[in-house]
Amino acid sequence: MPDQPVELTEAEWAIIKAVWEHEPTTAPAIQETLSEATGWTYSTVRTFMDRMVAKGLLRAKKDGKSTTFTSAVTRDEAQRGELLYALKHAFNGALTPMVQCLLESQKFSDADIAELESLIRARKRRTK
Amino acid sequence: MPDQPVELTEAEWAIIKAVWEHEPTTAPAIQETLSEATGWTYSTVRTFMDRMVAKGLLRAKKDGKSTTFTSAVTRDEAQRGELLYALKHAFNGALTPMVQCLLESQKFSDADIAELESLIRARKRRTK
DNA sequence: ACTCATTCTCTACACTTGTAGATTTTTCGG
DNA sequence: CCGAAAAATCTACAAGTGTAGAGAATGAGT
Repeated sequence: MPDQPVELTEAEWAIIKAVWEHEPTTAPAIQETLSEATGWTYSTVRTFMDRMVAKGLLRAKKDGKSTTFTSAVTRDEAQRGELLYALKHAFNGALTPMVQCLLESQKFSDADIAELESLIRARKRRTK
Repeated sequence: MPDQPVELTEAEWAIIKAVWEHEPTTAPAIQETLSEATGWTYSTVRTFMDRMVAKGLLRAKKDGKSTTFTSAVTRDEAQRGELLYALKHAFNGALTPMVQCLLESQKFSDADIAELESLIRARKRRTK
């Protein structure tokens, strides 16, 4: 469980998100799911998926007719990996500036802020 | 100012951070700065810097003797870009889950939490 | 058993990223 | 003006990423 942090490319994010939502699933199904948004052919999708299996991001089980894929990393692990990457490179590991930058990014409604407050309160209760 | 979001690779982060800290500066100086941590040769550093100029991440001004480099994107823009990337790919644009994930990442001291609270309070005052 | 549709496998290629050596150009101190 | 030191240019290459076509294999229905 302490694998080294999960890092995904843009295309891998697209694939694995589709997998998480339909898992267990097949390459043709994922291709179908993504074709509208990406225009990727079966070959393209399948290449990505095979490479992701090699990297330990997905798992493949071949059962004669076709191959079934499942995720090998959870959404949480992947999200954390992405955040960790940003934290490390863009913010030198300092959390507060990171959150600060987030808060300054417009795109935040008052409701969002309220929600954040309660998250923090919850977190405080837990830690205490 | 509404450029498309800034995205940096790992090596580019290292370079631009060094540039921000010494700007205006030269390739040999950056090489020297980073050599301990990275082991990169002058050639390597210079290649990155030239590519970054081509991408509009740095600016170069050649004044006979040697070339002077300055950043073409601010630390803030770059940080925002990194965060935006994570937000978009890992969290489908939803801020609250992103912050939540952050809060759940251990690595947080009580002091950090307190600081976040005051950030939020400040933010509320400003918006109001 | 044969054929069609589906799925898979293999191979390929361009572009980006990380990395650097070899060689040339410049410049400065003597 | 000349030679050494510093800086720059050019070229290269392996690995990773995005993208896909051509052809082989397999299974299902007749």
